[in-house]
Amino acid sequence: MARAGELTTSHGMVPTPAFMPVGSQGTVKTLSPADLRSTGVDIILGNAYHLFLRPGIQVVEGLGGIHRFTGWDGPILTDSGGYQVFSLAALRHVDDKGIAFRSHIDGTEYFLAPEIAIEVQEGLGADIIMTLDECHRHDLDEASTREAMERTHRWAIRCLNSHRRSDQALYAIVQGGTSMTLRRESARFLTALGFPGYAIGGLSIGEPKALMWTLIEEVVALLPADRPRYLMGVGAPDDIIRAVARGVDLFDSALPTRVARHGGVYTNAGRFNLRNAEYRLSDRPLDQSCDCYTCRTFPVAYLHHLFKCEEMLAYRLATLHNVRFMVCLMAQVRSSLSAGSFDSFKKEFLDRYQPSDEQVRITQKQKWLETRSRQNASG
RNA sequence: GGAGGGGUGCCGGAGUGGUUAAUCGGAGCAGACUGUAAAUCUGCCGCCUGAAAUGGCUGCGGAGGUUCGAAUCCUCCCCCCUCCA
Repeated sequence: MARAGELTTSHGMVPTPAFMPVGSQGTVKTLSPADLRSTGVDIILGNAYHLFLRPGIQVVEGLGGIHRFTGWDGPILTDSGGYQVFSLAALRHVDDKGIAFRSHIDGTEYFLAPEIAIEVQEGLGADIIMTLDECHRHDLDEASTREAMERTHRWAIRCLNSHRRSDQALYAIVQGGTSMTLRRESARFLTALGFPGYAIGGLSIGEPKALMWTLIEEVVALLPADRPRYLMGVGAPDDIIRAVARGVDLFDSALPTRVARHGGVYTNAGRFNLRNAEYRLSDRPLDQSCDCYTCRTFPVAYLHHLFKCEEMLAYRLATLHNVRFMVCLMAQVRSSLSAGSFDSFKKEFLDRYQPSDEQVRITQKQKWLETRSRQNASG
């Protein structure tokens, strides 16, 4: 099931499975393009909705396109704005023609149709662009889910028909909510249209995890083997490993960067929070096995201090680390795939990253004992 | 020496007879975040007990008093600030 591959784009090759950090507004928050380069990231994500509202497509296009504008000359994928239909639900109205939006910035009303989503994304000039889809809450009833899915399909055709730039790959997005029937139908329908790549959208938004995995398995089985499969919005390290095992090639998520800004850092031993008092005196690097600038340079106590002070450097250093962590994770995934040892890599990683309840209990007890002895020593 | 104002939990600061272990901030302690309206949001936060619920104790400068009931009313004392001498 799991597989390694390559994605060829106008701005370079991307080995897969790959993770894309999210940079909706033309920046992966807190990181410069040079910072991004230093993490080894191959491809990043931008967002048509955000850049359409601000600064406006004419601005980006006039300044030479998204690569020139943002200073990132590597591959970029832009999302169509379909996700904002879901996340900005209170501010929009959807019908067959498209989506009537109220800008979250100033309340101005805008209209986004499939053709406009393509026009916008062609103007931005990303390497991979997405069809406009309707992403909805996971617990929608079956009839409404079908309605949204069929609309997504009609919009996919319209996107395909209006897409002109041959240097951009247009990917379709499978929808169908939590219905196995609809997901299958969606995968079949879109596959028949012959897109260069396929995304699975509308998952990891609150539905049970077990269901998500089953849906992914079903959909992947129906997608063409020679096209990339992109699971949208999934980016927790353990989720990625599980999805790769089911044949997914491409991921994006705001999680690693957002979690970093909130003090959460990934390590091979799991995720921890730099703000926690237990790191106040720690002189160890954040992750012994990580070679990122943050880990090479600073003791954990300093990072803890920066977070407690809400210093901006905290957000950047943590983001730098988490992105590097994701990059390394994906590189390990790929090398284990080519070595034929992915299954054991997966098992080892998950055991380390997500210890069993028994192990968690022991760790917690140790922590408690350490805290107590520290308190006794200091007072 | 005279006149006025004030002392509330780690800090700031509400509250002027019951529904107050005490509004609200901050600090502190945890948690959540998955195609980024997010440097955001949520919970806990006197002490002891407990996983929790519960239970017990202490409590609004100090000491008395009034009252069924006091951070809130009265008396005395201590301390701080402003103005006048």
